[in-house]
Amino acid sequence: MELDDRKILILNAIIETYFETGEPVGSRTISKFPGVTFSSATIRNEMQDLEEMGYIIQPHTSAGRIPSDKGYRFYVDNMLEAKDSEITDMKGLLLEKTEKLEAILKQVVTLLAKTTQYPSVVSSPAVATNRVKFVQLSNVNESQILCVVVMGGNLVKNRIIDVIEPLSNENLLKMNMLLNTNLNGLTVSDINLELIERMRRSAGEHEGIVEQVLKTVADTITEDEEFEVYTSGATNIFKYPELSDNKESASEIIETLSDREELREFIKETQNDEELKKNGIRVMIGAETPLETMKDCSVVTATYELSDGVKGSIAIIGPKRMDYRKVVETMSRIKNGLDKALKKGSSSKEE
Amino acid sequence: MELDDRKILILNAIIETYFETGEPVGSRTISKFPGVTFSSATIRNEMQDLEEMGYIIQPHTSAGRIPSDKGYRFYVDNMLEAKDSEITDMKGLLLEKTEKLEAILKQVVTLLAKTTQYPSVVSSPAVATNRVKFVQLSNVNESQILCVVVMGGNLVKNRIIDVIEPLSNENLLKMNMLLNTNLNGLTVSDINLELIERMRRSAGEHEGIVEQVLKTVADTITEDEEFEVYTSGATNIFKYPELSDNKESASEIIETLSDREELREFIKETQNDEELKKNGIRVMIGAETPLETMKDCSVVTATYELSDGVKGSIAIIGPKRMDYRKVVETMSRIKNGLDKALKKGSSSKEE
DNA sequence: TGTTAGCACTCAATCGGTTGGAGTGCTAAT
DNA sequence: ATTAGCACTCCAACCGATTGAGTGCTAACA
Repeated sequence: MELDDRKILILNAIIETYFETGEPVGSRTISKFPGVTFSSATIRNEMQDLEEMGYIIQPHTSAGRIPSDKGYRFYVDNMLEAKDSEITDMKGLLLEKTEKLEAILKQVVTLLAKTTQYPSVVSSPAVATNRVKFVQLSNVNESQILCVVVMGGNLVKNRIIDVIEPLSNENLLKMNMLLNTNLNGLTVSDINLELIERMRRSAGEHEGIVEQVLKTVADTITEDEEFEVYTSGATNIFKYPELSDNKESASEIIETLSDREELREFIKETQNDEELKKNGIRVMIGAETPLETMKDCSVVTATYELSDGVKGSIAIIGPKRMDYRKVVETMSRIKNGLDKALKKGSSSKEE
Repeated sequence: MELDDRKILILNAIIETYFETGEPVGSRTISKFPGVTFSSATIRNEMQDLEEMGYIIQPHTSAGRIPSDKGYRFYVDNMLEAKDSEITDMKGLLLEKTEKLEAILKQVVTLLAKTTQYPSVVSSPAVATNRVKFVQLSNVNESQILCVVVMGGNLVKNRIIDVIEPLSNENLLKMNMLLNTNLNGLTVSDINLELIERMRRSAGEHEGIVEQVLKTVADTITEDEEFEVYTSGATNIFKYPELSDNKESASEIIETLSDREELREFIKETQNDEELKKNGIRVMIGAETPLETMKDCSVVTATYELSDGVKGSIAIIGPKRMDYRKVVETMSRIKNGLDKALKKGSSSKEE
């Protein structure tokens, strides 16, 4: 059987009504929907067909219908672009100044959560493909050396090295030269033991210290390779009874949203997706979600880009009956704002 | 009326039983308590007295009794030290290496939450009284200068300054000298406009740039003046029905626990407390808590110290029927570990 | 005089039965 | 093909009875 226009109209009515109420939708309710001219009995017949075809579900006999994952999927794929989106102005997104990446992302995730009223997640770019821009060692005092690394996107990493014997200023200068000449423009994955060994040899004397320092520099660059994640608005799930009535699952969702490790996994899994690559935005419904915890949720993800093709992720998590239109719009607006702000920010390297 | 030994025994029995069950405690239950030789009728009479005196509460007629805030307070003040605490070894707390403060604190807060099974909060020291240890400017490229500041406790701050015209290496060197000479050892609150103006004058030429850089350095030092807070284990509240059965309040608590601003307020308010200053640990019960959100919780706070008297806070939040003994023990152990680790870490300055 | 056994009383929680209403599926008429 | 009408189903809410934990009081006792 095929979905004719009337079935689509009814399916649409069911889904949109369910978005508002969160309750199963009955045939009488649909019959009052604008654009519906036929009676509730006809609707009931059609609903039986829709249920057979798997687009809607009846929680129990004599209850109304709710959309199935397949129904949501159809809605997102076919019905979403129908209405033309009135582009509301993205006020309050002021990413003007070249700020530190961290600050920007924190701002973005808060903004996203406030705007959509759903829990939001933003990740910094995966540093594995990010490039070293600048390295600097400095003597803090006789026993401590400060090591600072600036990466693409003005991501700054630092570490303090405890050394046994002090390093003279000339040697420090030499080391800095050496480091910048050898490491500049490399990605995290380019840095390996072989390279370090080569640098150590070309540094010559001061074996012990040089080795320790070099190792720490390499370590500093490769640390946090796994990118950072920021979240905001986790408690928004309490606005949706279907996610928070069950204490068990509510706790699990919040737990997941505050577990950086898990979120990283999650972002990694979503990042390599063809649909995402094509449109820049991807909607996942229920079981399509990579995390077991979120089987009753929908997730919308997008990626943003630094100038050098390094990608970070934005995601919002919500109930299946989320306002997909608004979310996708907000998301794409933020994605664009972010793309622009960051390209500008880190472009100084390329120019 | 005074609390005689028998009343204290009964009060203790009520409180400890309530800790386990979370349910009102009846006279028959108490009569089976080890050490109780008298009958339930006697206990009932005593309980009437205890209720009149305000130590226990009857939620409704024909229900058992639960401790009041006053009862908890009495318990914490008078009954806690009675038993000698078997000192369990604080395994897993490896603060050996001089790591970055941030990493240590994140580790500590996770450990605390895992050990106690209560939501935990740890704050970095208030930087307002923290001292500048080292300042360093470096040229990243023609248009960007990296500014790094190391504070006491090896807290590292950094910022990237966008400049219009490049700053020559000699001038950069001069600036670094100037900065370190003038700022070293100062606290955040020591840094004011007057000082900056004096430095600008002694720098001489390059008016525009110098001013911009100086301002940014000052800004970098004073940023995050409000200290940072880390949390872990917020979802532990779901283990205690009295805190999580009501969705409203559960949401509020978790909200508070992820709202850095609010937590900062909270920590500030708890930090200047005489009892805390005396013992290093303070227990707040119900309404004694500074935050409205936590009126049904108890909070245990402690402060740890850097070598220079700079203080940070540790706190755990839980139900009133929390295992005070265990919490206070764990807390004091972590506090000591932290004190030791951090004093060692930042002592290099004093030595 | 302090303690205790016994008893009547209270009240929240729970259980089973009833009811109401929303909603369906089917059938017969249009 | 559509629709009105009706019997049927099932959940949710309501209600009253019952249960049981727990109290307060009184009278008896050591």
